[in-house]
Amino acid sequence: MTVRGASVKDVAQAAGVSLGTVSNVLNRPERVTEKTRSRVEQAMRDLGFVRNESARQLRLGKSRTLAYVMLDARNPFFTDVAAGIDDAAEAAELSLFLCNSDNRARKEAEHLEHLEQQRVQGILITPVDPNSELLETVARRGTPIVVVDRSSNVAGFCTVAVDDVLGGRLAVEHLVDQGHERIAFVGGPFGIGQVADRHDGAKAAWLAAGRREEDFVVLATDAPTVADGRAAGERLSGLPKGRRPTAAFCANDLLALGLLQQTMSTGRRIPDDLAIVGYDDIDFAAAAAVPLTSVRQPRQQLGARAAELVLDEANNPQHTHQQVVFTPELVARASTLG
Amino acid sequence: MTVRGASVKDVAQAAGVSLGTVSNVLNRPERVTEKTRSRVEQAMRDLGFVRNESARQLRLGKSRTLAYVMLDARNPFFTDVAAGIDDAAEAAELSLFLCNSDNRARKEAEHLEHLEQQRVQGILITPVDPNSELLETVARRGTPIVVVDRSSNVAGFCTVAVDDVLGGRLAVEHLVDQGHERIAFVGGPFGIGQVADRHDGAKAAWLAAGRREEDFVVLATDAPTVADGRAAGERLSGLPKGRRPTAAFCANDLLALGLLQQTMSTGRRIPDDLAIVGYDDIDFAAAAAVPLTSVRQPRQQLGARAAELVLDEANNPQHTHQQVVFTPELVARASTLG
DNA sequence: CCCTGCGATTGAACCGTTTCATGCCGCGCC
DNA sequence: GGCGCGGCATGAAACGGTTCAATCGCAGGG
Repeated sequence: MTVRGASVKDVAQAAGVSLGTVSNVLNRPERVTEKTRSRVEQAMRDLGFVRNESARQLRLGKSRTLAYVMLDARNPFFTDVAAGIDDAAEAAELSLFLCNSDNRARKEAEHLEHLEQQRVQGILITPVDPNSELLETVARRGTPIVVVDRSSNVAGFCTVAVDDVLGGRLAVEHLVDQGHERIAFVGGPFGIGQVADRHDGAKAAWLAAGRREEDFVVLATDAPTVADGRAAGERLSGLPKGRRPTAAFCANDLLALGLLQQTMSTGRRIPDDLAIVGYDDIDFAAAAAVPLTSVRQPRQQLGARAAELVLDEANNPQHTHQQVVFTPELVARASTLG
Repeated sequence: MTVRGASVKDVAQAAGVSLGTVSNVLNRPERVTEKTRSRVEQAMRDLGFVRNESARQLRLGKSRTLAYVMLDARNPFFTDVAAGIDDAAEAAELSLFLCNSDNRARKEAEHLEHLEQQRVQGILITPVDPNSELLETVARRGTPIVVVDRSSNVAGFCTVAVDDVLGGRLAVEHLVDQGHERIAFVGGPFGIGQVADRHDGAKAAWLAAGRREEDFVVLATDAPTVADGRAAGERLSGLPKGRRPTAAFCANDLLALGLLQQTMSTGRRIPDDLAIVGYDDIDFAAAAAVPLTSVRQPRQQLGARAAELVLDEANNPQHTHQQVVFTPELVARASTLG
C-alpha cells in the first residue's frame, strides 16, 4: 500500500546501488549490467516508483508535451483538427493535451499562462481573437505558437488556415451553376474572421456571375449553431414567396443542419424548395437526412501541418515563420443536386 | 527579445533584491512593501519572466491540474461529459487537460503513465477496458482515479455511471406502449459493457411485456458509428416484409442517426414504416430530420460529479470510494410518435 | 606479481522555486 | 540613550531526477 512517493534515492537504497545507477537504468539501460538492472527494476516495482516528471523537466529544461487550445471542443470540426495534431504528436513521441477555451477570452488566457509555465514544447491554438496581444507576448517570451484556422495581423508565429474567401466563392459558384437567381447567406457573428471571409467570397462570386446585389440576402445569426440555423429557417419561411431565396449558403454545417431540419419539418423539400450548402463537411453532414453539400476543409491536414510547424520552431534554430493556406473543396451532395 | 529563461534569481538581481523577496511578491504580496513590489514586478516584465511550473511543482509536491482521458474525442457524448468536468475544475481553480485514447489501449496507457508522472491531482477516465489492471495499479500508486460512464469489477477507485440496464428497459417499454410487436436491437460490439447492459435491459423488458423472444431481433454492429447504423439499415431492408421489425432500438445515437438516414433515403417513412429510439440524446439527435426519440443521460452531471469525487479523494484524507449511478430518462420525439 | 585498460558504478553539482529561521533596521517607549 | 519590537528582507536548504568527472574492480598482459 505505497502511499505516494518513492524517489530514486529510495529505490537506490532498496536495491543497494547508488542513485546514479538507478538513473542509468531509467535512461541508458545498456550501460548497466543485466543483473544490476533487474535488481533495480524489481525494487522499483516493489516500491511503486513513479518517475517525477517535474524534477525531470526541471533538469532537462523542456517537456514532452504539446497542447492544443481549442475554441469549442463540442464542434466536430475542431475535434477533427485535434485528431490530425494528435497523429503528428504521436509520431514525434509527444503527448498532446487538449484545452477548451469555450470561446471565452479569459479561459483562453488562463490556459495559455498555465501551458507557458509548464514549458510545453509548443502551443497550437484556435484563438478567440487572433489579433490578441497575449498571443504575441507568449510567443515573444519563447513558447512556439501556431495559430490554427485563423489568420492574424500579428507577427511572431506561424499560421495555418484555409482560404475561406475561396470557399465562399466555390459554394456560390456551385449555386449559380445550378441556376439559382436569389440566394441567402446564413451566418454570424461577422466578428469571426471566418464568417466574414466566407461571406465576402460568396458575395464577390455572386456579383461576378452578373447577379444582382439585392438578390443576395444576408441572414445574420448570433452564433454558428444548430439552434441558430433553425431560427434562420423560420425567418426564411416568413418571407413572401416571391422574395424568398431558393438556396442558402451557411457559414458552417451546424447552421446548415439546423436550417435543413427546420425546412423539412415544415414540409418543404430539399433541394426543390430550398437548396442548402454548408461549410466544413463534418461527418454529420454526409449523414443528414438529405446529405449535405458542403465545402470541405482538410481538417486533419490542417492539424498535422500545424503540429509540424510548431515542432520545427521548437527544434530547428533557423526556423522562419510562415503562413500556410490550404485550399478548400466543394463536395456536392443531394442537398443541392436536383 | 528574451530567449527563454529569466529565473527568480535574475529578477532578484535586476530588481536589486533577494530571491526570497521575489518569491514573496509571487506568493504573499502583502508581506512586501509597495515600493519593493512594484520594482520587482517591473523587473519581471522587463525580463519576460515566466514562472517555472516544474520547479514549483517539485517543491510543492502537487500540481494544479486535472485530466480526463476520453474514449473518443469525436463522440459528442464525451465532449459533453468533458464540459461538465470542466465546470467543476474551473470552480476548484484547476486546469483541465483532455487526453484522447481513441479507443486504443496502448494510447490510453501512455496517457495514464504520463499523467501519473506529472503528478496531476486526479485522473478521470472512460477506459477502453474498465477491468484493466493498469487502472488499479495507478490508483494504488497514489493518483486518485474516477472511472466515468463505465462500471468496473476492480476496486480501488470511484465510478460514476448511468444505469444502462434501466435505459434499455425504458426504451423498450416505450416501444411496447406504442404497440410494436417485433423490434430490433442495433448495437455492438457486445464487448462494450454499455452495449451489453442496454441490450439486456431491452430484452428483459421485452419478455416482461409478454412478447416473444423470436420477435426481438439482434443486429450486431462492429462499432457504434453512423456508418454502421446505415449498414444495419440495409440489413433491415433486406428482411422480408413479414419478418421485418417495425421499430429499432439503437445502442447509441450515432447508430440511430445512420439508421434513420438510410431508412429515409429509401423512401420509407419514420415512424410509420420504422420507429427508432436512440441513446445518449446528443444535440444532433433533436436536430435530426425526424427528431429522434432517445434515452438521455445526464452527461454534464456525470462529469461534474466525477470531478467532485476525484477532488474529494485528492484532498480529503477520509475519502471512501463510492459507485454513483445516475438514472437515465426517455425523451420521446417524432421518431417514435405517430 | 604488478600494471594497464576498460566497463560498471558512484555521488556531488545542478535545474528554479518555495520555505523558514534568521538578520536587519528604525521606531517608540521607558 | 538603550531596549524591545514589528515589519521587511535575506539566503540556505530542500524538492527529485540527470549528468559527468572520478573511482572502483577485474581481467589480461608483461
